[in-house]
Amino acid sequence: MVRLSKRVEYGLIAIRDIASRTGGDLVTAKEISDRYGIPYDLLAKVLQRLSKAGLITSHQGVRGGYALTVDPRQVQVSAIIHAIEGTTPVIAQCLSDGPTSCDVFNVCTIKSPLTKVQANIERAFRTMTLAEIV
Amino acid sequence: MVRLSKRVEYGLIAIRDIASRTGGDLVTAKEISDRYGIPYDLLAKVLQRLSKAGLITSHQGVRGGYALTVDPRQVQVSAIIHAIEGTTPVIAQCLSDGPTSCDVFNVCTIKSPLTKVQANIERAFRTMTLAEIV
DNA sequence: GTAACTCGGACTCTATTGGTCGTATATCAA
DNA sequence: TTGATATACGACCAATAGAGTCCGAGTTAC
Ligand code: SF4
Ligand code: SF4
Repeated sequence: MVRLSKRVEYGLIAIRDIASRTGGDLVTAKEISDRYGIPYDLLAKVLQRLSKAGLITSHQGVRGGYALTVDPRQVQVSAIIHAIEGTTPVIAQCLSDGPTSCDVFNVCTIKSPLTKVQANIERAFRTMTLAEIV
Repeated sequence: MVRLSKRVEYGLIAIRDIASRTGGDLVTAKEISDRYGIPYDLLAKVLQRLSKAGLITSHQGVRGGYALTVDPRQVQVSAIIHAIEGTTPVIAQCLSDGPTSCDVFNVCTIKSPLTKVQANIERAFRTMTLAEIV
């Protein structure tokens, strides 16, 4: 409950690793997988998502790999999470999927307080940048 | 991901309802279940947890039900959640289950940043009291 | 051409969650 | 005393989401 997915954790570890490399040399998925003991296939897909979102670039083929494209000080953690999960972490279903997603919606008395908590959490992820976790 | 359980939502709705009653009359689980369209059995168990934690008192038998025992301004939302789930919402497994719970622990580079986010979230739940959601 | 990469979907397995059921127990009022 | 109305509690089932695997591609350097 209220737990980050492993995908996100792996993604954060990975992008942090990529960001920490000085110079423009590429890092392969296997390399990261080995260094941290993260399942290769899982990590690979996470990296693909990050690349698709434009946070890192991918280079296929021999001597390929990944590299950071953005300024670590500019990219916020919430953007990384969104790139990986396709959505922002939401505390209650109705906050992301709309009124029809919960059949208690119209009598629900806790929506607005929860919205405040939600805003709080979002801010926490938005104000923290990649540079801060390197 | 990072979602509150239905149990917690139902519990918050229920305790808010109980708290909103003026006078000391009891509220039955069925009553709340009907008013909000919450599954009876599920709600019942949540109320039992709240009662076991001392946040509300239970009275069995005919004309029984539940009543609030604490000052709404004193009880924080985090206490309610803890009563229901038996634990505090934690963003990463290692933060609750210790180093051995994650086999990436010793090479994990994101523990300390996540701890900050965690503190943030905890504060959000701790600073919000029952009185604020009534 | 081939080795070393990324790409992307389909797939399985497992844990968590949401919800149900059955039964026991307490209380009150007729 | 009996029966209706409550909570108490554990076992159970069903649905969903999560973690992890597999495989058959495309790409590029050498
Ligand atoms: S409506 Fe209330 S109960 Fe339903 S998801 Fe939104 S917050 Fe939770
Ligand atoms: S060690 Fe790192 S990866 Fe493992 S649970 Fe804690 S934060 Fe997540």
